Order: sequence, then C-alpha cells, then structure tokens
Amino acid sequence: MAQEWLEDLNPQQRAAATHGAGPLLIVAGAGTGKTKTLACRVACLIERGVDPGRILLLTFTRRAAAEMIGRARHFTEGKAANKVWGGTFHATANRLLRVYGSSVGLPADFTVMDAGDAADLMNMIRNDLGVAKGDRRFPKKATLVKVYSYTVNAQIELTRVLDRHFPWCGDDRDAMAQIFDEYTRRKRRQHVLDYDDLLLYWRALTAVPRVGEAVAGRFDHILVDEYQDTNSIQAEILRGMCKAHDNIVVVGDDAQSIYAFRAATIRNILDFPKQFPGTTVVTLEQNYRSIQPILDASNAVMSQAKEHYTKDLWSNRRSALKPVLMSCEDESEQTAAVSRNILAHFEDGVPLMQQAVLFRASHHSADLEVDLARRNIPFHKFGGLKFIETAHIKDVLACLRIIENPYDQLSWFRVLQLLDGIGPKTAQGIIAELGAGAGGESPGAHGGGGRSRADCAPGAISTPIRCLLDRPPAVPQSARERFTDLRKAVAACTGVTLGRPRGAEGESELSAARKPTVAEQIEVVASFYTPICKNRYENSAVRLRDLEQLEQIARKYRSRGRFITALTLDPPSSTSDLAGKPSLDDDYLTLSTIHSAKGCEWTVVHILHAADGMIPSDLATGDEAGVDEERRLFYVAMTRAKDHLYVYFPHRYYHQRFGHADAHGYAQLTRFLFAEARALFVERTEEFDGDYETDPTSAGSRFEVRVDHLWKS
DNA sequence: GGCATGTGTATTTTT
DNA sequence: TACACATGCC
Repeated sequence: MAQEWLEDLNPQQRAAATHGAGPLLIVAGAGTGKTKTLACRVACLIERGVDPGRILLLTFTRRAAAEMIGRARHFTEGKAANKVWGGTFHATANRLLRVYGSSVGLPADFTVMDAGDAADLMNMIRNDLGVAKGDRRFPKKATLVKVYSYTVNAQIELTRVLDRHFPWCGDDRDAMAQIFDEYTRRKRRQHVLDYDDLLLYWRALTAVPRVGEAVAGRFDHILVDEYQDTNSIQAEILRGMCKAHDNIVVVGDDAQSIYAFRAATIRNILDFPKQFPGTTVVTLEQNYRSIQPILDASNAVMSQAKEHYTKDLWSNRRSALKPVLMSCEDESEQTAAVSRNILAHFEDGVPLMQQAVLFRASHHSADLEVDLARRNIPFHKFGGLKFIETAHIKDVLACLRIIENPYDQLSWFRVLQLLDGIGPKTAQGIIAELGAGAGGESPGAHGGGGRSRADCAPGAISTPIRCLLDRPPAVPQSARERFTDLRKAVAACTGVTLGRPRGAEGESELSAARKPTVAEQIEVVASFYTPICKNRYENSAVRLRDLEQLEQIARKYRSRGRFITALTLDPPSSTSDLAGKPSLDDDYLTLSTIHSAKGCEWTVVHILHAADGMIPSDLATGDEAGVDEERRLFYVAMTRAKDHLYVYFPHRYYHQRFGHADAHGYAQLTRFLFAEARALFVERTEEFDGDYETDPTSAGSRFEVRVDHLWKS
C-alpha cells in the first residue's frame, strides 16, 4: 500500500511509520517530524486493518494527542481514527480506573485532586499532627507535596530523596513520613486520588490476575510520545500493558528531557532496548524546522552534555542568517528590545502567531507583559498560574465536588469556611456531624477504600448530602443565612427541593426530578457564591466574570463528574482557552515558559533572561544533573525557532535577592553560551541602529496608537 | 474560636 | 510578593 502520504516521509521516518510488530524506539531530534511520523504510523496501522479503538496513543498533553489523531484522520480519510484512545498517562489512567477501579479497591465515585488540593490536604495533616510546633521551621505544604510526589514517582526511599534533592529537610524525615502515611490514609477514606495515585493504581491494575490481562487486552498497539519525560512507574505500566504483544512504539529525544523534577528519567529512553529485548531503533536526524545556523548553535550548546544518544541535527535549510545575541543594559531595555524586534518582524510580514517569547520561570515575563499591554500587542501566556488555581474557581468547584463525592472532606472544609464565623475548628465539627469524613481520628470510620454503597442508584443522594439537607447541623448565628443558601444550592444541583419530607426510600421520587445540567449547576452555585465573593474580594467583578467562563466550559460536559475530572487533568492552559473564542482568528503573540513550549515551533523565537542564575536557574545548579537539565531546557528553547532566534542577555539586575543587598548585581551570560557556542551568534547591543525604526504609518502604529475611538465614534 | 493585623521568609518548571 | 505563623481583640 503505497499511500501518497508515505512518500512524503524520508527513509527513516517511513521505516518507523511502516514498522511491523515488536518494540520500536524512535530517537527523534527536535524538529525532525516526529509528530508526522507518529501520525503516519497510526494511519498505517489503521490501513492495515487494526481496529482504531485498540490503539493507545499516550502523549504529554491532550492537545498533542488531538493533533496527532487529527492528522491520522486526515491520512486515512476519516477511517474512524478518532476512535483511537489518545491522551496523557493520567487521563488514560482515569478512564481505565472508572471501568476497572473496583478490582483495585477504588470506590465508584472517586474524584481527582490537583496539586493545590494535595497541598491543602498536606497542610491540614501538618496542622492536625502539630508537627510544626516549636521554633523549628518545618517544610511548607508545597514542599511536602513535592517531596511526596517525587518519592512516589521515582520509587526511591524517602531518606535518599531528601538527601539528594531536599537536603535542608533531612532532619524532618520522620515527621514527613508520618504525614505521608496519614495523607495516603485520608485520601483513601475520602475517595480521592491525586495525580500520582492515578499512575499507581493503573500499575496495580496491570498486576491483578485476570483483570490485568483484560485491561492490557483492550489494546493491540501502544504508542508513546515524549518518552524521555516519563518516569519509572510509567515504564512499568507500559511493560504491563504490552506483555502479550510487545507492540510498543516510543518516540523521544533524550536531549529534550526536561521533567526530571517530576521524576522523569532519561534512563527510560536510554535503556529502552534493554527493557524491551528485540527493539528496533530508528534515529531521525534531519531537521525540517530550523535553518542550519540555528541548529549549529543548538548542537554546540548540547555538545557539552554528558550522556546522550549521539545525533547531530542537520537541515537542508541553509542560510547565512545567524541567531542573534542581544546584549541589554537591564531588564527594561530587554523589554524594549523584544517589543521592538517583534514589531519589526511583524512589519516584515511575520504575524504575531508566528512569534513566541520563551522564558525559564513564569514571572520572567512580568515586565514584558506590562509593556505589551501598554502597546496594545495582543498575547496569550502559557504556563504559570492557572485559572483553575485561583481561589474563587476553587471555591465554586469545591461546592460541586462535595456533591459529586460527599466524602471529599477537603472540599467540605473549603466550602464551610466560606461562611462567616466558620473557621477550621467549626468546619471540622460540622464535617464530623455530617459523617463526611472523620477528620484526624479513627481510620476505620468509613471503611478503608472499597466500600460498597447501597445508595448508588441513579438519582440517589449519598448520606452526608442527605444529612445536610434533612438534618442540618447547627452553625454559628453569623453563618445561618448563607448556610441555608448553601443547602438550597446543593439541593438544586441534585435536583431536589428542600423542605419536602421524604420517606427513607425516596429514591423513586428523586430520580423523577429533572437533573440540572452541569452549567446550570454552576449557575446555582455561583448565585450562592456571589455575595461571598463580593464580600471577600476587592476585585469581585473580575472574579465573577471568571465564573461565567467556567459555566461556558461546563456546557461541553454532560456529567458533573467528567467536568470536574477534565478540569483537573487537563486544565485550560492559557487565557486563550477561556475567552469565549471571539478572538480565535485574531493574531496574537505567544508568551510561554520553556516547559510549556515543548513540541511547538515558531518562525521567530525570543528567549529572555539568558543570564546565569536565570538560565540555568540558581535553584537548579546544586548538582551536575540539575545543570544538565537546564542545558537541555535551553536547547529546547533554541530549537523551537524556524528562521529567527533572539537570545536576550540583560547585564544588570536590580532586585534584592535573598536579603543580600546587592541592589544592582552584574550578571554573567548564561554558561551554556561558552565561547564556541557564542561565536555562532551575531551580537547586537540594544543601541538603536535605525533598522528597527518603526514607520508610524504602518503596523507599529496599529498597536501603539489606539486612542482615536475617543473622539471618532 | 474566628478574624484582622503584623512580622519574617523563601522565591521554578507541571500532569 | 504571598504565605506561614504569632498576636491581640471580638
């Protein structure tokens, strides 16, 4: 079958796409067309008669999966390629556990919590156990989650994890162990899984006799993208999933491994041939993305890394245009230079959509964001604080969560404290009265894990909710009114009216009531929440608008549970996902953390803060492995560029770091641009050379002068 | 016990 | 700058 689209591939790509059975490792350098190759492979399998529903495509983000499946569908002319199971490891784990979870002791109504929830739970335990008492400093909740998550994902003993990655917490080992113990216990009792549990339970699933075979037996082919960023649990899951057929294809680039902090290990990709005997290895080295000078500079940067599959990217795209190293006086000059360069390229015909600004840490773009806003240059920012992590969104979601999973004590805790006069202590008391989780005591209160629930019939309301509606606990006077509002809201969301007495077996009556849609439920909760929001926040108007966005998103979901889970497993990654998309065809610039830029490409790329201490980050230079990862990060950033690469180096930093009062330290150029690498750049200083003068009659003015609406109407 | 206010401190990347 | 924690007032 000589499909036309196969002829578009180079020999290595074609070999990978048409590979027969057995394990295949595709080592694919940046920009070598791995997405295309993988999509072609999926298409090939389908053309060969493989049932698309029996193909599992694991990617790093859902967006990546959607893109690949979209392409495959294009190739196969719509032969049901969309039946391919595609998504992240975590989302796939969730789907499988919804079906098979009971065989590993999971309740049917489990909910998934994000890192923020996990931190809150840690914090509760931290307080309950009184670990932080005395004048000792004890690790903060976010640190606890990091340590826990790393330990679990790397499957390394806590003491060693602390030694190696969190040496300043070494003395608190025992208390941490105690907290982690309680943490796992409470999650179980509350029918809640965190991100790590999704992987752990999936792995457990593959090991259960019969069930494991059934789960693995759903798929005949497994494809994994970005394999360099998987951890050892994920590798084990894959081994379990393809024991029977060994039809596994992994694609990755060890030079782009940037998630070691999440316990990803490049051992997975380096040792793949050992772990899967009989592996075919295909290496893709021809880069179709960038001009050769950009690759030369990128290769030079990488040449200093220690262990990696040797590959030298090359391109047919010869060019005399070297990447640019922009020296700037300080950050504000950097900002000015970036804006000016962006507009210059824009005038040259490169739309904003084809330009991106990349940086190490989310806040590195703060200064630029202000400037862009001032100049009316539209942009979307990826990475950093998310919509979903803001307090008001979490508040509203917590209301939905208690209805979805009434044993989710953490959400109760959050919801109850929205009411005036209810703090941690009172909330705990109310939760105990509702029977919605037994706080710190008696681990057996609600049975460990897989309790069978008699009240799971459609339309049924499980006990703590029924208790809230029928036998509400007493609350402080100051909270009475809102508490009633809350009960009304919960009732409305479950399709019940308050105050009507029901028989003990009122199920038939309840299931008859019309269940509001997810969006309607949000509306109900929002009206309960509005006065609280106005009371709490100065900027309540902005926040309330966010709730409307939430309602918009919810329209796409038929079930409340799916909505909540989707939001935690695949949260909107930028403001663009939220804006009701009237701006879809608008041209906008991309600002992104380097991590979030993975897999993307732009004609023009600007990399900010190429100073030692920023890239590599001060916080990561403790050991050689850390520096290596930062180097790969810089490499990832550079290789996103097709035609123009700008690296900005501000010489001077003003901020007072860590109390040291070096109010204006001089920075060093990032160590990754050592002499030979630096020589591959052309250096410019941010002195106006005339080339970049903006012509007031053209594009620049479109952004910079926007006041005429004030008098022309 | 709740809540407002003050003080000191640590500060990345994300499913 | 946000967050943990202490203090003091209702």
